[in-house]
Amino acid sequence: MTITEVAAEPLIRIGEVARAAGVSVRAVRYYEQQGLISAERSPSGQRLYAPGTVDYVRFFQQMYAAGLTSRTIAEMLPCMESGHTDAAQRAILRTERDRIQAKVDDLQSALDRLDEIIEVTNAHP
Amino acid sequence: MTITEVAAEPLIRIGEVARAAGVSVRAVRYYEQQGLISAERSPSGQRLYAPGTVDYVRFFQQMYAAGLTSRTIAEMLPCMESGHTDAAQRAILRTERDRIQAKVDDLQSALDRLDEIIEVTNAHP
DNA sequence: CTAAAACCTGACGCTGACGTCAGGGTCAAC
DNA sequence: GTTGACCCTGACGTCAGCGTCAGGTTTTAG
Repeated sequence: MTITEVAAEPLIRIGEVARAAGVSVRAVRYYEQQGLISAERSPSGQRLYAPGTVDYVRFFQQMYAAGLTSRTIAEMLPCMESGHTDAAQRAILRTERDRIQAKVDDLQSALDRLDEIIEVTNAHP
Repeated sequence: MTITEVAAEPLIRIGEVARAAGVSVRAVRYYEQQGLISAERSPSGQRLYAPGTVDYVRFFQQMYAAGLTSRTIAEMLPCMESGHTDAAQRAILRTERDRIQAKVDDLQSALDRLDEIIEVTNAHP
């Protein structure tokens, strides 16, 4: 371990990113097209990613599953990458947080509704 | 109130169903096309719905919001309409219930993740 | 009686996150 | 030197829940 702890982890190719994050290669290219990630290029044109990209991709999947769009995720990214954040950026974070919270509530009431129905159908077999 | 309590509530047209349920007329037609609701027809061909249809449409909206497809909702319908239910039908209900529960959990963890990020960004303005 | 509002049947359009096919380079292994 | 795994760039396909336009009939209000 040198004083300047720049171990310079080796860049990885798109296939490894996809496997490690559990998505398709096509998806990773799509994320780049949407401006969510960026890659260096090898002399022959192949994409080379920092290993940390895998965590980003996992995060994207989580946000997609929560109903966010690529555009919205892109707007939140500056809050994660840089140390300082804009007030507008923090507002976006809170807005999305509230949206997800509302969705959780909706799902919970849908769940309760289904449970009611299940109870009734169990009573009248 | 007669002995046979068949008040025979008047049938309503598609526009009233849509307004009462808070959806578009197009949506109601779509639900019929998907086999979720059925309508009588006036001599001139206009759709006539029982007032209870409104509640069904609201229910559909809730299920759509929970991520169910028309096909899945259609499979659950016999559990609501008839007194007796099939074991397979009850299985569908439980399957969908579990799916929604899983989705709630996913959203909750996404929410926690966003809250983490919000905390960090608030610490480093 | 007439004009607006509401209804009808097609049928094409839209959005978003990819899947998938076409056609073609690159690179280590054997 | 060739085979096979991996990579590249377009570009069209998919699915679901509607939106929307076209062109025509019906009902309702005044």
